[in-house]
Order: sequence, then C-alpha cells, then structure tokens
Amino acid sequence: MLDIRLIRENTDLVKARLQSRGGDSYLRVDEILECDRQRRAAETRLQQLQGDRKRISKEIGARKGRGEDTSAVEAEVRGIGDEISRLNEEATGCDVRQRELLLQLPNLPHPGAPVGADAADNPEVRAWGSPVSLGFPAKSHIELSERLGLLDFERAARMSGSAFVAFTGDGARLERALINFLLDLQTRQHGYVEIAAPLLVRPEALVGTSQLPKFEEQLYRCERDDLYLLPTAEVPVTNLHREEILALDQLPKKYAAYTPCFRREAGSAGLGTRGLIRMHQFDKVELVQIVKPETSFEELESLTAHAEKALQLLGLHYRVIELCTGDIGFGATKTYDIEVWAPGQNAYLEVSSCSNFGDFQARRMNLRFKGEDGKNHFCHTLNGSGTALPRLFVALLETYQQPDGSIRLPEPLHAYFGAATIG
RNA sequence: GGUGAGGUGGCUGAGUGGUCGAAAGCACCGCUUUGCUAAAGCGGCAUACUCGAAAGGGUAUCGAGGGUUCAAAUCCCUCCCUCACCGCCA
Repeated sequence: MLDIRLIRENTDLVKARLQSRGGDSYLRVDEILECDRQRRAAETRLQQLQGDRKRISKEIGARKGRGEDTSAVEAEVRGIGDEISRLNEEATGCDVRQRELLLQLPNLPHPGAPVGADAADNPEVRAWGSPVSLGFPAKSHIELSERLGLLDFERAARMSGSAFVAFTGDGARLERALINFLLDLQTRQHGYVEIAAPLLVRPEALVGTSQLPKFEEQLYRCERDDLYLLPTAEVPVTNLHREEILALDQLPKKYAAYTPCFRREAGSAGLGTRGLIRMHQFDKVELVQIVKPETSFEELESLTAHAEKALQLLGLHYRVIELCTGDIGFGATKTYDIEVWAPGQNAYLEVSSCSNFGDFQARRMNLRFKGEDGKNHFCHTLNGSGTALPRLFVALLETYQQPDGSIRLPEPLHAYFGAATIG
C-alpha cells in the first residue's frame, strides 16, 4: 500500500512510476486524491463538533453535580449528536473507500528499474555455469520419471483433477531429500530461522502480503471458515509479525519455511501442458526477511545469492534476470527471477522470484519497528523462493540423466537421498 | 462442539456512567545528588488521524464492530482472541 501522503505530495511522480508498469492503475490516483480531500474535510468538521459536544457534556456533568437543571442544554446537544453521526458516517465511508482504492494500487517500481513492457524486456543480470552437454538427445522428466516410477500423473488426476501429481517411490524420496537439503542450507549456512507455518490463513493475512483483494481468483478458499489455502509461504511467514512494533535489535528477521503451495492458476498459460511445470499444488522452500529500510536493497542481493547457492551446490546451470517495470509483480519494487536450465524442455524454468517489497506489505499489515529516533517506522519486507521444488526436480532429472535413463545425483544430495543414483 | 473466566499503555495492574488518555508500580530516557556500583529526588515516557508556515492546537483510540445516553473503559448486543475444564480427534 502506498503512503497517501506520498501520493498527495508527489502526485506526478507517483503517476509516472505507476504508468511505467503499463496498465491503467495510474488513472485511479485522482480518484484517491478526491476521496482523500473529502475524507479530511469531513474529519475536520467532525472533530470540531466532537470537541463542542465534549465541552458541553462536561459542563452538564458539572452543573448536575451542583443540582442545576440542564434539560435545555441537553436538548441542544442532542442536535449536535445527529450531525456528528452523519459526519462520522461520511468520514468512515471515505476512509473505507480510500483504503479499498489504495489496496488496489500496485507498488512503485524502484527508480533504477529497467523500463520495459513485458517479459521480453527483462535484462539478464548474470548467468552461472552453462547448459549441460549430454552427448545424446535429452529426455523430458516425464519420460524419465515414467521409466523410474517417480511420478504418477494419471492416478493423481483421477482423484484430484489435472495439474496434480503424486510423487511415488524414489520420486517421493527425492522430493523429501530436496526439501531437507534446501532447508538445511538456508538455516545452517545462511542464518535463516526455520518456520513450519499454518497452511490455511485468514483473508487479512493475504491482504497483508497483497494477494488480496486483487488476486482472489488465484486462491483456493474454504468458504465455510473463510480461510484460504496459502499460495506461498510468504503469506504466513511475513505475516508472523503483523501488527507488531519490533525492536531495532530484532532486525533483520530471516525466516525459511517449507510448505506446499496451492494455486488455482486461473487463466494461466501452460496449465494444460504435461509434466511438473505448472501445478495446482507444489512444494516450495521460501525465504523471508523483515529488515530496516536502509538495508533492504542490499538484503535483496544477499537473499537472491542465498537462493542461487542452492542451484550452485546442485551444479545446475541458471541465469538471473531482473524484472522490468512492465513485468514486475503487484507488490514488488524490485525483483530478480532465477531461471534454471532444463535440457529436456530446452528452456529455462523460473524456480525463484526474489523481491524487495519496500514498505508496501508492511503498511498493509501494520508491521513496524522502533527506530533510533524513538519513532515507529514501517519495516521493509523481502521474500524469494529458495527454491520451488517441482521445476528444480525437473532440472535435476533432465540435467543428470544418463544414456540408459537412470539419474546420477549430484554429490550434496547423496546423503539426503540415501543413494547416488536413481534407477 | 459444550461450559466457565477473561481481554485496560512496553509489562504488572486499578478503575461499574461525567472532572479518565486513563491511578499506582515496574521498565525505559533525561537531570540532580554521589568516590564507584547502587540508592534517592525531580521531570519525561502510547498510537493514529487532523488543523497550522511554524510554534502549537484538536479529535479518536481501554480486543473489534454496533447500540443506549447530553456524556461510555464503565451499561446492552454481535464477533474475534486467550485461558481452564468437558466431549471428540491425528
């Protein structure tokens, strides 16, 4: 959520930066400002009247104490009361409307963000390694896992529908090995505190991290209890400290969490394609940081490096791209995507998206810290996948496939998996 | 799911209709005293919004929302949460 003062005082800047995202969100700015004007006018008048009433009511109390008759004054104040409730409704109405509008407005891309229209304009920042040369035609993870009995798409679809999968046998074991490997890496080497979070969350939590109100259709909802299945661990982990005022020495907070993630993927391209690339349910290890504003961009670099480290240890070729203004997500001010090479797909797959949200989420969830000046300030929040599992699974199988269709696992996974090869 | 108790400032905790944004204590921050530590004394110490160029005002907030009243921390209703016990359950 953007600061209404920023919008009020730097209207043109805000509009320009919103406009750089494409879309028409900048058109809402004037409506918000008009709402803000109305709200403040109503509040000012309301406060005057409340002051009047307060004074007179105290006077009534004092006079009653002296045994005087006050019925005339009481009748007079009653009239003020009506006007107060009218103005109160007006002010509250404006306030609610203003918040609704603000919640719909995306974050401002940071000033240095590459300007562009869509994903085609995202610059590559760096690459690590190079595409594996297998020396034979690469098989897809679908074919590989079928031979090895690692995944069961058909039976999963029979009971749950398409875009669900069952991991079976060594497939399930590998999935579990990856989760443990990733969590251990982030907690033991990079200082993240492990969180096992609730998988069902209230709508407020989703408003906090900005999945709601705009992206309702992407979420699974349990209507009976008004709870949502989480689309990413970002939601429960960032919201851990919602409504809190953290002490300076508690920052930065660094959390790593494994959770399944649930996404309806309504309207997504590629939902129909076979394989693990896009699922309604998938596993992910997520990194979250809550930091002081001054350090958030540095921390984005370190958080991204932490995610990259996993791929490096697994010996998987990847590239890092920065999202341009037209492609960056709703709440983010700066985002790096990490894409891993999958030879069987002949494509790079997005396995991590690392974002700095600035104070955008913190405002929504009222997450603050007590600064050195003794005042409360909004924290900055960051998160990134470290990493998404299914696409990592894909890259791993396809990169380490042998001519006979078996898989030779990279060394760091041997202990976790309990063997060096599959098949 | 049932029954009961309860939610007041960073913490503890008073406060059952008016002079209560809220006693007191602790914690914290200044200053004084002091050989050091400690103690004592004095003062300060919530948040948000709003008016104002500023100085400085004002309003709201005692879990949340509604209601009664000239006036609500205090009375009424709904909801949320916490705790205890019972039932059920991995």
